[in-house]
Amino acid sequence: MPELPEVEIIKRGLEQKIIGLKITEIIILNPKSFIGNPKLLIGSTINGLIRRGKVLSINLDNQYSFLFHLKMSGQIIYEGKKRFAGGHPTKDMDAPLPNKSTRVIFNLSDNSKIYFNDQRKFGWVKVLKTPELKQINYGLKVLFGPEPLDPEFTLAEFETNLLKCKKQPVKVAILDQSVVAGVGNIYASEACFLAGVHPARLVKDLNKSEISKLHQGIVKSLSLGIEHGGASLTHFFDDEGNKGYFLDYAHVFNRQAKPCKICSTPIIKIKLGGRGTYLCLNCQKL
DNA sequence: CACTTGACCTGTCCGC
DNA sequence: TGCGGACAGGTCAAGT
Repeated sequence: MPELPEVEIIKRGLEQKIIGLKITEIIILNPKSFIGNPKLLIGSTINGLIRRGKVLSINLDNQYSFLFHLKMSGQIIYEGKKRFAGGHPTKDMDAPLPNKSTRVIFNLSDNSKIYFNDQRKFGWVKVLKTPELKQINYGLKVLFGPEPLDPEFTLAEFETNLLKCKKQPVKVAILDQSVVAGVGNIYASEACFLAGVHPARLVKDLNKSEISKLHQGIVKSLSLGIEHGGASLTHFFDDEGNKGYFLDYAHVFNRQAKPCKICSTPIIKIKLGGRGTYLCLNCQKL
């Protein structure tokens, strides 16, 4: 589910609420969802949040951090103390928390809580040392490429990274986190559409202009995602349990057989690298 | 090497 | 109504 925009929205929401609070208790309902020693977090104060790609790190004042990767179905929901008196905690979620997908609960010093929910159990929380985060690549194996919303994300760097995947379809290449960090399956289809590039085009066949349009398409689609509160297909809610509306503005993702918003040609769905991929055959030429 | 496929899990939807 | 299969936002290991 959560790609860069969704994680960024959660980060922005949470940092308004939890900085300065202490972790008082951690309840682990699914042991595989929590990697590391929870005791290293107890009694310490939250002093900052960092997002890198799709990973969210919550940093404490004792040189430890706990990191979240939401994978396909993870959620991070904050429940403030006021709402906690047995009421329905959120606007859009369909059940009070904890629910059957709740894997970890963090209790905070003002009696508020952070719920880590994850239907498919692919996601995780990891305890890591803050000064080492960069060196150990935020707990992931594939090295992170540039942050696409950073001003440092230049066309030159994007092109260099992209060209490492010469024989791959362009949509598969931009899903590679070492090419650019944070693009997932929704925004990969959207970025190709905005660039006017067929997602199955091989990287080696792209010209300079197309690479430049892809670079811009990635930045634009991710920015739009944040602007519209993220993409809620089934599982995404922000830190307060509200849905995002980016998919109402998406040009192609999840719109198979619907008319292209630009030219009315029906959107088609194909499979690339094992993943569903959406495109307009008129706006995106092979 | 570069690239592709299956595994990890739970749940839903669709065709028969 | 029930059953089997395909599929769902990601990453990683194993296979070709």
